[in-house]
Amino acid sequence: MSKTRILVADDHALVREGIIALLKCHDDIEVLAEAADGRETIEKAVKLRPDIVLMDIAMPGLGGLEATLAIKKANPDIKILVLSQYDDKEYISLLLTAKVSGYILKHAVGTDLISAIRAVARGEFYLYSSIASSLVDDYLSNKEVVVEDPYERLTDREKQVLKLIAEGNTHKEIAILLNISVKTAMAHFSNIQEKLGIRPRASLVKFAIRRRIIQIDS
Amino acid sequence: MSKTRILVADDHALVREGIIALLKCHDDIEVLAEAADGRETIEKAVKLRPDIVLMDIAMPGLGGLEATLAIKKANPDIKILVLSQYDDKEYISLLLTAKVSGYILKHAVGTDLISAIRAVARGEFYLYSSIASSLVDDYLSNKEVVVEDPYERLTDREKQVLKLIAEGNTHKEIAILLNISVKTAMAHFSNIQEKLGIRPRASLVKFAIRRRIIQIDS
DNA sequence: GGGAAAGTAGGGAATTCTCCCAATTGTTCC
DNA sequence: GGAACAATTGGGAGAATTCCCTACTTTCCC
Repeated sequence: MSKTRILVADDHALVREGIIALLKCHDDIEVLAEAADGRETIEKAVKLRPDIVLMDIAMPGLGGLEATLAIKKANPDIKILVLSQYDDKEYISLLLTAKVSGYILKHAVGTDLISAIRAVARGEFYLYSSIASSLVDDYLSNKEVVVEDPYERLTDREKQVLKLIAEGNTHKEIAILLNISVKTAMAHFSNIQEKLGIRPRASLVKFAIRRRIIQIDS
Repeated sequence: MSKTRILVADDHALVREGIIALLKCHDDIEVLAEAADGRETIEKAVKLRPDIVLMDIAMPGLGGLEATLAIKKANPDIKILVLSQYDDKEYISLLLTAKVSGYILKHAVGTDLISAIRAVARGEFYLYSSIASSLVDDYLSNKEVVVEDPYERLTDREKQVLKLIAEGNTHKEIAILLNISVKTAMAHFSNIQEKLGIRPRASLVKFAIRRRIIQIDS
């Protein structure tokens, strides 16, 4: 039986090394290489063709989602096992459409990670139990699981306005920055709220940060 | 030579296990126990009296900062080595005043962590290099390193209101939640803006997230 | 050419936010 | 006890926002 060849992607060196140390205890798993950001992950995945990429979603610059899409486009056979800090349902639904082979949380224990890797290696789909039950709950309660990304329904102009809103600008400031009337800025904002289904302005900031539309340290 | 006895605190089991796996490779270090949140960390620290607590700052519920203060109060001899995801200068200044013995980032590599642990065990103070140079830059450029925390100037009630604001509640919603009038909620909010010097509501959300008053995945 | 979508602009009303102020309570300090 | 202060609680006025609308222009696609 051949070993499962893995590429470990996480921007935190300490976490990356720790996970690799955990994986090394298992004979059926071989860590091919590691990567610290999205770009490096894509390069190494395309070059080394691992069986599985263990992908941290929250990476600076080119994120895990973008890297997943790029790798899947270049080589659909490479399986992606998402390693995330968050169990945000919307976010998960979004990722599942990107044809990832599994989703596991950093809250999981080491044996869960090993199980996930083995399941994905066998060609199965792995979903960490707490997430799975949460999605099932949604399904049962008749709230259709949302798979389309509301953010992508925004026009370019609306995305631009959302960014400025999230950065703390008022409608008047946005109007000046974009050289449009205040009313127009308001109209865009109204459409944004409508399309995203997020009502108070403050909540939009959280959305923007979660989706990395703006940085918190700005 | 006796081993350095360590308590590892991190809410992410995978990260915790990974770090423990890394530490196990070193004979002079012994992992006494692990903890997944602030409360558990305090309990085990007081009970087991480790030489060093390797403390993740971002933990749900009772955070790492609160746990640090509690442990230092109960037993000042226990050394705290902060393990953080962030290199936010304001945040670091704040932590340094809490008498921690070291500050290292998750971006650091394993050998850095070992160096840090050994330095702290010897009674030295460890500051991860990129942070140290950043603080020195601030010092040299005459911008006095801020040690007072504007957030701490807020009253308990104001902190409560700030959290609700950041979570996306309107003044009316806050009034209902706290069982006060809308006017009072507004007054608190005014004082918060005044004390923190942050004007638009949206910017306060960013502040709250940066200071981990709220989590982005809530 | 016709239709759909995006960007632009505005009116008007209701709500919310921001900024000024005051009353009450409790604490601390002469 | 009384002065001084902080904390909490509110009011009023004006600015900014959100939420209803409608309308025009451009662009792109069939």
